[in-house]
Amino acid sequence: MPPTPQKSPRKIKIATWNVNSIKARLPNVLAWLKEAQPDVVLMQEIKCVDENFPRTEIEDAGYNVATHGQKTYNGVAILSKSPLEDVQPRLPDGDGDDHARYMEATVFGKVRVASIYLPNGNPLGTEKFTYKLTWMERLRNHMKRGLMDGEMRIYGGDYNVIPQDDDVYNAKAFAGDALLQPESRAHFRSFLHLGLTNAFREFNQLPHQYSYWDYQAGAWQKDNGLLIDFLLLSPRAADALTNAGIDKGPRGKEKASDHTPVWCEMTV
DNA sequence: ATGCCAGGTAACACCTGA
Repeated sequence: MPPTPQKSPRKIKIATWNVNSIKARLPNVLAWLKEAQPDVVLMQEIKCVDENFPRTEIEDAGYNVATHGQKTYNGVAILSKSPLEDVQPRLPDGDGDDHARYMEATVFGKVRVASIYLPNGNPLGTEKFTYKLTWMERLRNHMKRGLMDGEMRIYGGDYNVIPQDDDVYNAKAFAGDALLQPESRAHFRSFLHLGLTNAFREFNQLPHQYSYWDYQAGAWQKDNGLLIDFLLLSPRAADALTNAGIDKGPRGKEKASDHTPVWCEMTV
């Protein structure tokens, strides 16, 4: 099928969603694609190697697909109704890092998007936490280099950081958690200090807005959540931003992921 | 707040997640 000529300007919807296994989530993902009609999806925790990604099913839903998979853990993907150009997995300066946590590509011929699955970092006092902080430093360096060209860029994903105490149902209960340590928060703020805009917060400043709810202890029913999934936009992308939000629908479904999609709309 | 839930791997128990 020949590529569809792109009308310009046009409004596109870009979402990030940690699906917690694409194999387990495929029916929910297909239903949400049909219902929400995102143009681009930045997906995390696909938990499968590239050969096992349900590529045909996603393509039949109208998307081009790029995957950077890994067995059992991690794994990221990018879905787009446009062709995917210049697909680049992994952060540079890996130094033996074999986790599949990052991939970027150009969509709609002009927007550079990244799908990010930032390390969790628990428990404190282990190499897992230092790995998280090192990974965040590498991400910041990569963002800084990328932002020099002034193009539209979107860094979306599961950042595994609770930026403010009001972004969690009970900050005290998470005092010893890697997600809200001062070091994790400082690194997250350092992303914003590069000039990136948190798309959701441009349209919603209310406290206790969440993108994740634990499977346990009735967290969803009690709205005991965390805000840890973000779309961070370069200045040019932020200028094009028209709306953003959190779609809580998928979290309430049967066989839900513990994360729900965060989305934004922009004119490109 | 851990592992009460969920997913994966591989085996009918253990690891990881946030």
